[in-house]
This record gives sequence, structure tokens and C-alpha cells, in this order.
Amino acid sequence: MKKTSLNDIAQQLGVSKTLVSFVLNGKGKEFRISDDICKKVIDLAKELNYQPNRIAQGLRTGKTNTIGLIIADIANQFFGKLGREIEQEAARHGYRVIFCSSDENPEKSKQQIAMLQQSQVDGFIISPPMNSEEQIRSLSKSNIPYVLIDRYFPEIESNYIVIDNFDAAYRATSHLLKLGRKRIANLTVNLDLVIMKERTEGYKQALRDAGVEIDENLVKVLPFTHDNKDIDRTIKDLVGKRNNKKADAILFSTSKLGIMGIECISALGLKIPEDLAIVSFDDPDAYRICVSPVTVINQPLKEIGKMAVQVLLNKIKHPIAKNQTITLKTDFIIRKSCGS
Amino acid sequence: MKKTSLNDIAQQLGVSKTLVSFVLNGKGKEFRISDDICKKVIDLAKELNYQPNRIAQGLRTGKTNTIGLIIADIANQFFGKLGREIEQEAARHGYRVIFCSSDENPEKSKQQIAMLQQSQVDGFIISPPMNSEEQIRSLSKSNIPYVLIDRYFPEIESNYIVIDNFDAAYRATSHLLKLGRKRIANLTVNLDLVIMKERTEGYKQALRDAGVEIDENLVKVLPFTHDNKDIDRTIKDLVGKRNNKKADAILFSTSKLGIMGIECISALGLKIPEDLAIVSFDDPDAYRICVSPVTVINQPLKEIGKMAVQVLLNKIKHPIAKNQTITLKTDFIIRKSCGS
DNA sequence: CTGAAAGCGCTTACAG
DNA sequence: CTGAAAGCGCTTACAG
Repeated sequence: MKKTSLNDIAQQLGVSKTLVSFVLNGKGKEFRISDDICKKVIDLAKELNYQPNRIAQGLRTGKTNTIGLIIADIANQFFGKLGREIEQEAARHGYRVIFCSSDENPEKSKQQIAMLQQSQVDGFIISPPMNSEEQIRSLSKSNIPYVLIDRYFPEIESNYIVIDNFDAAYRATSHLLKLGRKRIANLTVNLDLVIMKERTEGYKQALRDAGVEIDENLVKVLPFTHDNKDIDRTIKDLVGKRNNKKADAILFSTSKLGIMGIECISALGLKIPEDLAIVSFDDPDAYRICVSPVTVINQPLKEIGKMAVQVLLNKIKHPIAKNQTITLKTDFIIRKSCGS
Repeated sequence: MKKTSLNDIAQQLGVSKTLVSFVLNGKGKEFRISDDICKKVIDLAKELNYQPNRIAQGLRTGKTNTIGLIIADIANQFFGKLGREIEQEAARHGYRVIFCSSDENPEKSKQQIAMLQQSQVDGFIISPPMNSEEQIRSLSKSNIPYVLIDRYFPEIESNYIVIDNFDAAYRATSHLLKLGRKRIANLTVNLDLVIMKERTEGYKQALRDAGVEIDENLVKVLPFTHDNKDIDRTIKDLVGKRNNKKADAILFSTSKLGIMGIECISALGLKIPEDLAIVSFDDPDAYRICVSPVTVINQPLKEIGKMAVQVLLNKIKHPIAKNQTITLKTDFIIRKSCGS
């Protein structure tokens, strides 16, 4: 059973497909097509269950109403929730979204960008992996609408939506200091991205402002491909028995680190917050039900997703629009992992 | 800067676009086009950074190499991980995937199916919400390739990939019985779906086989829109102070229930597993780091995703292929939430 | 071996 | 008010 096309409707009604197209696109009045004919067209379309072929439309108009989304990993709850918000906001505006997980791999994201371009997406929302500057720059050059989320490259003029990482880390660290922690560690990841640096900077500034000496041994940068073993080694390094300058708190820069970290800490038989206080970026489900629910820096995912779509659609509509750079504040949610 | 098309290449080289199309599709040899010309075409394509327009291709060939995926919620880690596997396997075969979250809402999934059909996807992978039988049946009627995952409708002939829910629940319940639990509750959700019934059936059969009387008061069915309050009430009902026939264990039929449940149990000051043993379907991160890491029924997500794509692509290639119905076994992972 | 032509299903100037 | 025609960028039978 072939799908019904505009032409089928036109022929059965003995009118042109121009007319059918006008009516079905709600331009009946604009072209002063008689109500009678309009009704006939609409009724027949419904009867034949006419479904417009969006790719034919896209080919003709150059607009597919599709957004390409590239994130690190949709199975990571941070991106899952963010993806969900983006999907929802996009749908509200009649856009579909094609999801791609880049695994922080610039080769992959490059391929995915090419693939999405071939699919004629109207624009991109990208959480760019490190070393993907060239790809992003080339989007700019080709005048393809895109907005970056979660990360950005200061040297490239882009639309982006990020959070105030410095401020968030500063507040988290200050919180630990206020509760009397002195040897605060920062566990982060070598994604060579400004946002990670900003987090560590905020952490250091808080220490400085409190007159606490910065000990570079307490700043641990893991490869972004870290697994349990890397974390395990690092945690042991920070709080191991032979260490006479043990850390008494850890600020995790990602929840992936945090979740793995908590597993290791438990395995070592250490108690949170007694032996070790903990704060982390992001707020996965896991943090609410673990031994000592985790105090977190929660990102406004709903807003990030919403803004990303809105900024992108605006750019699609107005290609000459100035780039928008939006920095959102985070929520600091105090639970039990820092003691009191 | 306009994108370069087949025609541009043809004109610059003074050949027909037929030829260019052949060469670029690797059919140079098949049509015995001279190596010299082949090379010229390929080189120029590279130089001009030619990107084939996939939607034009799709319009012409009737194949878009796109899969439509409809799941309940991509922010739910179960579907996030599953979606990831599907994306990955699809990419391996040159397919893209459009993600849609239906929120278990048949109205939404209906719209999403229509939208995806209009986008000319080659096939669907669907986790159908309850009351979506008609939509699924109509896909069958229209001969559109699709495969169901996680759930299925016994009365509709479909491709589907599910797990052996009865067996999984049976084993989990038996495990609790072996550890001496007598008053085992089953917390489930009123998704009027066979899979939920099978889970409860497996639970009941295990009780029967162990000679333990089934107490219907211990089977709690929550509305699928449940929030913390619903769970809270239910948990209190099961283990509240005034209850002289308290439950001593709970089998959660979904991890969403389980995560909320553990929050409530902790809030009530109850200890897992001392006061209450716990087993749950699915294995989100949260379960590994909570107070008492949770013993779970883990679904083989990698395999489900892989099979779903493979079965779908097979159906796309061979539209008359018989439907495949695949039931996979689950892993039972013992942690600490049941004691020993 | 290579090219001219038709056509996938739409939209949209243009003409009357 | 309505229609004939061109064209978006491809693929593919057909012809030579």
C-alpha cells in the first residue's frame, strides 16, 4: 500500500497540487481559496491519512526541522537529563533531534558532525570534546547555526550556555572550609577544557581567601578515560594509611568521578563525612540514596536545555544574530556528606 | 557559501552527474569507468569537501538510513543505557537514530510515530506504553518494520526483544526465601503490561513452590505516575509501626520504584537489610553506592540493544522475514541488601 | 564506457 | 482564485 501524496489528493479532487499544498499548509485564506474546496481537501487528506513527506519538504525548502545533538554519552545521567530537556523544548517548537554520543572523542564527534550535516540538520547543539576546536571553528566558518553547552572555547566566537563554574567551586569549597575542613582535595579530569580549569580555580581562590595554603598534592587530575582502578589509586593516595597529611575532604568535579569515588571510599572502610567530607558537581539519583547523601552543586538542566534550543532556533531564524553567551548560576544543595 | 553538489563536480570536470554518482558510490569498477576519471572525481570531491545530501538520496531511493526510537524517558538510566547501545549498534551499520521520550503516554507516542513516519524513518524501535496497541497494530498493517523492546503485546504479532521476567522474579524471590524472609512484598506499577504481570507471577510462583502463603496485601501496585508521596504511603503501609504483619523484604519491579523506595526507607530510619531486605529489577549507578548496595536483576542491555537493531535491519532488508521474538535471560547480582 | 532524462514529493515564483 | 512548470539533489533505467 503506497503512501498517499499531495498528487493523489489533487487528482482525486481534480485540482492542482499547488492548491492542495496551499490548503494543507493553512494558506487557504491567504490565497482566497473557497471554503468549499478547502473543506474537501482537508477531509480527503484526513480520509486518506495523508502524511506529508518531510524530507521532500526539506529538500525543497532547505529546512528539515531537525537538530543534531552531540554529547559525551547519553547513558550518563547528566547528559540523559539534559538531552531530555532539549528533546522536549525542541518538540515544543516542532523540531526533532538526532542524538549522538561522542565519548569525548574528537574523531567521533567530527564524523558525527559530518553525518549530521549530510542529514541536513538545521543546526547543532554540541557539548564539544577537547581537541575539537577545528570542527567547531569550521562550523562557524560555514555559517552553520550551532550552540555549545556545558563547555566552550574562549578563543572561538560561539553561542554557548554554561554555568558559572568558578563561582560554584568557590562556594562548595567555602562550605567545606566553614565546616572546619583544612585539607580539601580536588579530584578532576584532564579534559583540557576551560570549565575544568575554572572549577579548580574557584577551589583554589576559596582556599586563598580563607588563608589556607594550597597543596598541589591535593589537586588530582585523572585521565578522562579513568576507570575504577585510577580512582582507587588516587583515593588511596589522598587518604591512605601511610599518608600523614591526609585529605579530610574531596571536591569532585564530575559525578562520574564522585560515584566511582564513593564506591572506593566505602571499600576502604572510610566513613563519610566523619573521615572524609564530600561535595560534588551534578546531582544523579545515586547521590540521594547513598550512605551519606551527597552535598552537591546542581546544574539547572532544565534551563540549560531550554536556552540551548531557544538560542539555536533564534540563530536559525536570524542567521546574522549576534552570538549569545549565557552563564547560569548553580544551586548548592546541602545534604549530609559534609557533616555539620 | 553554497554546498557543493554532484552537479558542481560534474560540471567542473565536464562529465555527467550520472558518472559522478557512480564513482562516488563506489560503482566505478562495476561500470568500468576509467581509473583516471575515477581519480579525478574522487579528488575533486575531496577538494570541494563534497557532502552527499542524504535527504535527496532518501527521497530518491526511499531509504533514509534513519531509525526512530521511542522509549519512556531518556533521562531514566535504564533507557539511557539502552538508547546508548542502540545508537552504537545503529551507527555501526550506518544508521542514525531519532530519540523520542513518550513518558508512557500513548497520545505522545502516537504523535511521535506519526512524526517519525513523516520523517521517512526506515523503521522503529519502540518500548510501547500501555494502551498503545492500536498504534502498534497499525504499523503492522502498513507493513512498516518495527521491533518492540522491554515490553510487547501478546495478541499482536511483532518482532520483540524482552527478558524472561517470570524467571527473573522467581529467582529473586527464591533468593529472599532462602535467606529466611517470609513476608516478602512486591512493589510494582500499574503499567497494564504483560511484563509487569509476569514479574508478579514469578514472585507468586516462587512463594507457592516454597509453600509460603500469598498475601495479596503484600502486592502493591502503584499508578505509573507515582511520586514520592505514593511510595512513602506504600512503604509505611508495608512496614509501619502499627502493622503487626510487617513485610520483611521487598521486590521492586522497577529501579525508579526502588530508588524512591530506598529514600523513603532511610527516611523512616529503617535499616537494610536488617529491618528490610531488598531486591530490584535493573541496575542503576545508585544501587552500587547506596547504604547497602542492592542485590539486583540486571538486564543484558548491550544484548537487547544490539539484537533490537539487528532484528530491525533484517526486517528492513527482508520485509517478508518472519517475526522474531527473543527472550533473554537476566543476571542476578548479589550484593548486600538481602543480608546473608 | 558515458550521458540525457525521468522522477522521488514537495514548494513557490509566475502567469492568467 | 487556480494551475502549469521549475527545481531542490540525488539515483537509475535506458539508450547508444
